[in-house]
Amino acid sequence: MPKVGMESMRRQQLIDATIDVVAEVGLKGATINLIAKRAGMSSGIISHYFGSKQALIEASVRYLLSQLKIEYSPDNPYDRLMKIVDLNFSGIQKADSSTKTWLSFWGQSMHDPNLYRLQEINKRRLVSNLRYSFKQLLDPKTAHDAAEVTAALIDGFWLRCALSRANQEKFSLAKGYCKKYINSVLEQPTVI
Amino acid sequence: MPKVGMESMRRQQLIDATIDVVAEVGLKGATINLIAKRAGMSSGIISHYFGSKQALIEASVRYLLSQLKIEYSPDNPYDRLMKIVDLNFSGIQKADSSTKTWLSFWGQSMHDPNLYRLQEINKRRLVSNLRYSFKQLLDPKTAHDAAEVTAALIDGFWLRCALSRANQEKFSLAKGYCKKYINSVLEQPTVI
Amino acid sequence: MPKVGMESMRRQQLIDATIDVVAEVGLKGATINLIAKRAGMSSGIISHYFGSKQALIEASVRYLLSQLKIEYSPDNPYDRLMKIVDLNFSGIQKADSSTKTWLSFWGQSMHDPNLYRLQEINKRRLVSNLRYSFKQLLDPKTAHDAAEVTAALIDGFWLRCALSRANQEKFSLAKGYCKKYINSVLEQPTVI
Amino acid sequence: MPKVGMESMRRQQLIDATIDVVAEVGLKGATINLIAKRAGMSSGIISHYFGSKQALIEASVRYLLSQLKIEYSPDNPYDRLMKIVDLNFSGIQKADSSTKTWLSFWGQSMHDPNLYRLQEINKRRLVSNLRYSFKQLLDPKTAHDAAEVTAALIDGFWLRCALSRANQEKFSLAKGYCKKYINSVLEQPTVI
DNA sequence: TATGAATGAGCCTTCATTCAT
DNA sequence: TATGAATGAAGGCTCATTCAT
Repeated sequence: MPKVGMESMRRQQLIDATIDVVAEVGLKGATINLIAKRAGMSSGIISHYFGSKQALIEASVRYLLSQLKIEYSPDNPYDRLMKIVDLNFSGIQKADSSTKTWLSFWGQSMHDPNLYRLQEINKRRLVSNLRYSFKQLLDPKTAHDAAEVTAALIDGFWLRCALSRANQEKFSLAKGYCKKYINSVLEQPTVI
Repeated sequence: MPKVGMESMRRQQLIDATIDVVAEVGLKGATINLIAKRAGMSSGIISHYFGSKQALIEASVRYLLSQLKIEYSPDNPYDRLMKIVDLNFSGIQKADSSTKTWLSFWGQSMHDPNLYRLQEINKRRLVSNLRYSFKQLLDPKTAHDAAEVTAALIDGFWLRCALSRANQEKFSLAKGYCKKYINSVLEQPTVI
Repeated sequence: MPKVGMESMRRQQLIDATIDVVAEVGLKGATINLIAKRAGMSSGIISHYFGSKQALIEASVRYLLSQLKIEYSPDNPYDRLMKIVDLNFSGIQKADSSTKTWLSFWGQSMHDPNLYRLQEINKRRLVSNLRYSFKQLLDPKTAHDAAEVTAALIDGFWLRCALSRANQEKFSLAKGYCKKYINSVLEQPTVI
Repeated sequence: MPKVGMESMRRQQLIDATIDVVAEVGLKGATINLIAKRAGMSSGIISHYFGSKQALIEASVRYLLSQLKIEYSPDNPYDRLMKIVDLNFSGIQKADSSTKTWLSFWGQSMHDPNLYRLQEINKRRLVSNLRYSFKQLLDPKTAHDAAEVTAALIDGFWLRCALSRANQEKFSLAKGYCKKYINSVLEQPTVI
């Protein structure tokens, strides 16, 4: 009599193990045996549950993406913008593994249609979320530009922090710069 | 008697082939045989000239880095800032392969000390160049912050463009956004 | 559920295959594929059970050594001496492969610390066993010398037989010469 | 105008280099590049002069053999026996490289017809030389046996010394044991 | 004659996948 | 369902040999 939910538990454990292992030894070094051992299971289980290593990788990316999807609560537009910034950097803060893992996945996504699609979704969602809020505060053109720039700023700081094995302080600074930019855009007299 | 300069020619051909192949099939798919075949040489040549695949990879990164090192001519500070932006995006425009290859290298650099060091140098150089020029136009604190933000902006747009297989137009837009940000910083009344 | 003892069986089969293959084509010609095929297994199995080809080679040497370690039964000193001689030549007679394989290993042991150590143990054990028995029959100095000479005699005949692809008859002759030497030493009036 | 004897000089230098390199790194580690570099020449020269690496190895063995062929001067039989012993151990003493190299060659000779033949010649010559001298001092049967045993003794001590990275003292002791054995055979009342 | 750059076959090793249990 | 032993294709690297100079 299999325990209910046993399967989804195992799947999640394997995804967690994948993220950890990729963070530690890179995508190249993350072998099936290593991941399975980390999850405390046998190597065969991965084929069993995911069909292939590739599918496990993709499931892991999907999971990381879902972590960023947490619904922005229906605050006012300004608070939402701040929350978007917070959320994008807090994922990093919570688990350092995520950062390194993300970077590894990005490097691979250029040559993997499935990963590529997932990254695209992520990229578009960020700018789309920003644009939605900016548009409630600025004229359309300015809002559009502000969203583009803010998204680049978030990703740029994120990338530079990730590549630096940055400490908490740097992340806080980065967050500050992003918010400061948003403030500066909003404070300027809107040109119609 | 070997032709003078033959060696450096071959080395460069192999580096070019590496960048192309990594762009096409990723770091993982870039086998020695593939790279050698692309360069029109035999697989053994890589050991002969670089000692190992790893060394070829590193040489390729070093080459990409050197492409960004082109001396900024001694213009006035403002023109230098514009040139920095141009240079950082033109490298991408010239050869689409570079973009994808960079991304692959970044993904790996978290787990490769040599690559990591090279990326660090690159990252620091950008912000340092920006800071140098900003300091001639703004008070120290503002200059420092402007440099940090501009660097993140360049990298962020760069990353988003790279991940998008972006076309020329997007690169131009990105360049425009970066320059616009710099202008906005310089136009604001400097707070001492 | 794997069969109990399966692993040790496989390991022994691989060791046997190694000894055979080295005997046939030499240490240099003994590739992993050849050994695995001889054992009726896949090439990957060697890494699986031994970690590396080198480790398999060493395990094979250790096995050959262990074949010489069969306890000399607690007979009287003279019978023990005779048994030592018999044992050292019977190993050869039983399996012709052992002889050639030994020689291959010896050739390599000069440049392989692990093999060297194993050979040292083997060499010392022979002379030590001989000395122990001789000392019960002769004065210390004579016993010591007799052990040294007998050991050299055994190894010398062994080597010459091995290099000759010698037949059974030659081995018997060699055994006879060794025993005759021992007898001659023991028959001489012991000088105290 | 090529210098007379240039070729034979080069050949000898390559043979010397081969013996040195094999002694240092073993037969397996002795690559053509290493040998050529040691001789101060280019790697291509080996094919040029010897046709192949294999041929160079064989030439080196032939050279080592020739070093043992130095004519025994026409002394009396007893002095000749002593000289045979001296010669067989002095080769070792002169150059430690020879010992290790010999051993490497022996290990390979089981699987190389040419090397095998050379070793056979060597082996037969030793026992034949010994028999020739013993026969002038003992009855045929005793002389035959004494020659066999002495040859085994020489090779046995030689092997054990070689495997031990033995020092000069051990070689002297071995020489002493061999001579002592010869004396003991000759002193015994000859049984017709 | 002599060089050493270039070749490419062959080696050991790794590792995703399979499958009998 | 879950295991992990076994497979074998593919990778990087070594190195004897070749050949244009």
